[in-house]
Formats: sequence, C-alpha cells, structure tokens
Amino acid sequence: MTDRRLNLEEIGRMAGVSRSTVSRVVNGAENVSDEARARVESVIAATGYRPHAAARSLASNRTGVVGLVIPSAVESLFADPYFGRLIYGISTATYQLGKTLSLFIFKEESEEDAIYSRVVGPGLVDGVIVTATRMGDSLIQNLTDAEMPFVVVGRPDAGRPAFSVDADNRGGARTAAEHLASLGYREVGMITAPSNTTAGIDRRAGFLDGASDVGLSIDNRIVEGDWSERSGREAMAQLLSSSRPEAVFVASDRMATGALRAIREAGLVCPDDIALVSFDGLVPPDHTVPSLTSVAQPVAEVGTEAANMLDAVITGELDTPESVVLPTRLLVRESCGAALRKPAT
Amino acid sequence: MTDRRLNLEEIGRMAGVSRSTVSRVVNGAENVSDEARARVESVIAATGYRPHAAARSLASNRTGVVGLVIPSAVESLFADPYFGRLIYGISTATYQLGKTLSLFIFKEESEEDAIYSRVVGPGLVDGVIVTATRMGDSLIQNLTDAEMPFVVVGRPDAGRPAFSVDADNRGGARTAAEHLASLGYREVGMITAPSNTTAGIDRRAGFLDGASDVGLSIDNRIVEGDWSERSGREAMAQLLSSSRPEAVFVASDRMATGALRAIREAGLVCPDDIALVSFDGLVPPDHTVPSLTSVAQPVAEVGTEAANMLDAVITGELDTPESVVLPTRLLVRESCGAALRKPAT
DNA sequence: CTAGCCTATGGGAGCGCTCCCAAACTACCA
DNA sequence: TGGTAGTTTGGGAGCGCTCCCATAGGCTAG
Repeated sequence: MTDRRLNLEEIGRMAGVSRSTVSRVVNGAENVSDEARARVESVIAATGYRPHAAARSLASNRTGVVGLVIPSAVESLFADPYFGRLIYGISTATYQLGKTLSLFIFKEESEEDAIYSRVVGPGLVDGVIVTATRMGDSLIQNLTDAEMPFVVVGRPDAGRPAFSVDADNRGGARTAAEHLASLGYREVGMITAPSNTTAGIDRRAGFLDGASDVGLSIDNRIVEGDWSERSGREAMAQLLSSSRPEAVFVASDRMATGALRAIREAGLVCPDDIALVSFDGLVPPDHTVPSLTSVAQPVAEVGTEAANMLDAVITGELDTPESVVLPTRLLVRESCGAALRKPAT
Repeated sequence: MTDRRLNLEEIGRMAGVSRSTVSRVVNGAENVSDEARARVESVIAATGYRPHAAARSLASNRTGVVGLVIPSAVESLFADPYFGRLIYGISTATYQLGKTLSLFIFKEESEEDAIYSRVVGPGLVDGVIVTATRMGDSLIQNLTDAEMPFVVVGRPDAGRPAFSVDADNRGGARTAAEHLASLGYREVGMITAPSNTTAGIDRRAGFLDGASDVGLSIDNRIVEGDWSERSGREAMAQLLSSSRPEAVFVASDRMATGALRAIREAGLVCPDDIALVSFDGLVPPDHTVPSLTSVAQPVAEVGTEAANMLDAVITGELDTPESVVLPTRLLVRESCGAALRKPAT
C-alpha cells in the first residue's frame, strides 16, 4: 500500500484487460462487458487503486476542483460565523459531487488581479464561487474575460447577468417590517448596512417597502452602519439621541449586538423601551440579553446551492445566467417584544 | 488572452530558446545566461504565460497544494469564529508560499477513511494540516501509513511523535490561576473542556498546577463542559448550587458566555459576586456584559505557523518531529473583577 | 596547442491519464 | 452466404511539463 503507485496499465495487466478498459470502468462508461467490469472492479478493490488526479487533469483538461474566492477579506470578515457556515455548506456539496474545494483569499485589493496568475492561468480549477464582492468589483469582469465558469454568492451588480445564489434579503427585511407592524409598533427606525453592498441595499429597500405597505413611520430615523458591532452601537446611540423610535430594524446581528449595548448604556431596556429586529440569525439565542429576534438567512444552504449550480454550469447543463434566491425565516425571540405584546404562541 | 493556452515550447519559440531554457527561467534555475533570461522574461510578461499546474504535478510529482483536513466537523464547530480564524491564518501563509489550500471536511467518522481514497490516493496534495483530532483518532495513523507529510494543529496524542503547532494551553491556564490569585481570590472553581481533547486536558492541568502553586483552593469545584454555551450555563448553575466559589476559570469563551448567563439567572452579578476568567479570547469585549477576561490563544498565528512548518516538512528541511507551542496572552477585562480589586493600570 | 573543465543549451523520454480510431467479434437480415 | 450494424476491446497519440543526458562553446592550465 505504501509501495509505488499503480497505474491504469498495471491494473489492466492484473485484470487481463487493457488500459482503456480499466479507464472505462473507472469512469463508469457503458460499453464494457459485465465480465470485464467485474474483474477490473475486483482488482481495483484489492489494490486500492485511485486514478492520479494530475494525470487526469492534464489529459482531460478538467481538474475536479472548484475554488472559493474571497476578495479583500479583511480579517474582521472572519470574526463572525458567516464564512465558516458558508464554507461548511459549500464543502458539503462539493464533497458529495466528488470534487475538491480550494480556497483563495485575497487580502488586499491589489492581490485581486492575482486571480488570473494564481488561479485561472495555472488551470487550477474548473470554476469558482465568488463571494463578498463589492459593487464595481473588477473580479467578475476578470473571470468573464477569462471564460472561467463562476457563481456569485450574493446578488451581482445589476446590468451584468451572472449565475448567482442569494438569500432573500429584500423579502426578509420586508418580513421584519410586517412583524413590527403586527406587534403594534408605528414609529420605527433602521440601522442599515453599507450602501455599497447589495445585501445592504436590498435589506434597506425591503424594509422601506414593507414599512410603507404596512403603515410604519420611519421619517429620517435611518443611520448607516458598517456591519461592525461598534457601528451598530454608535448608530443606535444616534437614534436614541434624537426622537426615540419604538422599534428599530438592524440590518445585521453584529450591528444589533452593538445596538443592544447602546440601549443598555442609555439606561433603557430592550424590548420594553425599544424593540429590535435584526438580520442574519447567526447569533445563538442565549448569546445576548435579550435574545435577538432575527431574520435568519440560510447561509449553509446558499453555499450548497452555489456549489451545485457551479457544477451545472461547468458541465454545461446550465448555460443561461440565473439567480436563485433562498427564503429567509423570521426567528421570533425576545428583542422584538412579541412576548410583551401578545400571548406567547 | 482568451485564446488557446500557451505552452513552454511556444514561449521558447517566441524567445528564440528551447523549452528547457524557458523552464529554467520559470523555475528560477541558476544556469541561464542573463541575456536568455531577459528575453524569456519579457515574452512571459507580454503573453501572461503561466505554467500549467496539472502538467507540472504530473511530471514533477509535486502539486503545490496543501490540504486542511477537518475530521468529524459537526456543524457546531463552525458556529464559533475559531475555524474562520484558523483558515485565515493558514491561507495567509500558503498564499505567501505560492501554494494553494484545499479543504477537506469530513462530517462523519465513517468518512475519515476517505482520506486515502479522496486525498492521498489521487495525489491531490503535497501534505496536509490536520485539526480537531480526537484522542485515538485513526486519521493520524492513516496519514503516517501513507507517508503523507502532515502537521497537527493542537497537541497530538502522547506517544506518537508528530509535527505539531499548538497554543500554550497549559501555560495560559496557569496564567489564569496566577491572575486570580493576584486579585486576592482564594476559593475558586473550574469549568473544564472535555477530557478527551488535548486542549481540555492541558487547560485543566495548567490551571490545577497554577492553582496549587499560588495557593488557590479548588476542592471539588470542578465541572466538565462540552465546549457549548449550554454546557457552560449548566456547569455554572451546578457550581452555584453547592458552595459558591469567589472566582471560576472557564476553559473556553463559549462556555464562559453560558456561565455568565447562569450567574445572571441566579440573581448574582459578575464580577461582584463571582469572578470569571475564560480561555480563547475570541469574543469581542463588547459582546458580553461584563466583558470577558480571557486567555487569548493566537489562532491565526497557529495556522500560519502550521502552514510554514508543513512546507518545511515537505521540502525535507525538517525531518524530525517537533512541536511548536505559541504563547497565549491574558486579556484583562471586566469579568475577573480587576477593576474592583485594584486601581486600573 | 590541446586536454580538461565548467557553464549554457537543446532535446529525448516519460509522468498517467483521456480521446479517438481501428480491429475483432457478435448478431441479424437479406 | 455475404453484408451490415452494433458492441466491446486495444493501442496510438498527445496533454505540458520536469528530469536527465548529450553537446556546444568558452575558459584555464599544462
């Protein structure tokens, strides 16, 4: 077993067939007699033979590897569980597809052109999943130019059709508005995510849409955060310093955690004095007091879906850009004050 | 650029030299005339030529890829930022080494034998970094049998020498004991991590050692948790129900978060009624109230170090198993009560 | 001046596969 | 019986590189 590695030729010799027949068996081709197949399979089982990936890639021009590309990943991106979950979901799917997942994390924008020299040029992958892209990112253009199959996690820039998978940020935020209205709040505020991210834009638009439909009043109680806890805290402090809303929609759990702190520091109590609904559903309920009512996005499922879609793109099964949007789910917990307003369901 | 891919032969023709000379230039060999090198380099720059990874692997029997293997990764492992940080650290180092990082996550124990058929057999990697191993894991034996270079993140089982990188769990836990003693506590307790993990064992042993040296009294105020927040909460509830200690060392931030909740639920205040020191340093200070005093382990650095060590093992630079232990750092914040006991420094 | 050496260069062989075409054999029908 | 179509099999060629050996040329020393 720790000997030299076997090759197709040798397996063939042992099974009394040719290289080609063994190759057909390994690749599940149809036109092999049952008898030959059985003999080859037993030899493979006995020897533990595995085809050599590099040889395969060289001959077939397919690598069996998909890349996950994370551009400009400041370390802080890895501070929350989002990427861990996403990677987990992608990895689950690639494993089942019999593929390998490679990670390409570019720390600085200047490194992004490296996508060609590091990934595309050497022919390391059959396709890539791209995430954390910003508006106007050159990365997507580079991939398109290089004719490298790719799937975007998140909503791609408008105008550039691309294969993509995203959580229903817009619908989820709308749900948050509806939920607040159903609890009887009227004067609400919002802490948004950066407006140069599609998730930030969509969550904002969805909440505004929903709020207007259900008659919530927002006025100018909108403050933009930058995803960080600190920004959530500062944004909430700012909201509290002017006309305090009854409830606030915060565009992410991390910012909501900061917002909770600001509420506490102002000597107020959530949800009694001010209610909160956030987005992500990544913070465990016993991690904050009160626990966060949050619009949960299916992070792992997004990853799984992206990996499967990429596979379809690579095989050519899918050739027209399509966007899959996965539904969110409202997790009603303490911070929205549902328990105060209504009997617990 | 989107044309057919170039190969060594063609670059050579364009530069007026042979395939071999181009290869030497690309691989930084010494014995090339300055003139030839200059011509080849300019052709490469002009064409954007990149050597084909698969062809290289096939011919040289080196892939330029290292694997990160995570066995039995229950989804919960990805709920905290540990893996994200680790991956980040590893990826930073592999990038600088000009290597590619592939991820192999095995969800169930039964999948672990797949390490051979999925990773080793196909020759996908030059070596692997292994993490989250449990005592008596067969994975390490499999890798040894297959003569696959590997580095363990964490402390490997005693008795089996292996290349490894770990945080100083033992020393860090000792520091926690010393810190508590320096603040004047005497009657302390401990919430440990599972005793089938080396980190759990080491943190426990380190704290016991330190406690005994500095005269802390523990008696039987030791409860074992399972890393989860819930277990931390339950363990603390149990500690509080018997003879309440003045301070408790909790072996991880997540369990400490649960412990804080138990303290709150018991109507007590941390650190006034009971102080806490935890381990990991992964929870941002404004994430809990009070902020956690914690022994921070350098997760990303462990990853970086592991990747660099693996590279040395692969090149043969390093051939005798060695263990690197990286120092921890005590982050003094609120939960230990330092501010109550001493003037702030 | 020639033997000897060191450096720069070219090209053959081969890594282990896939792809494709041709050969061998079978079966069936006219 | 010969022709044709279909199925199974074998082997040549080639993917783009690295490794190694042979050769050409420049230099030094005897």
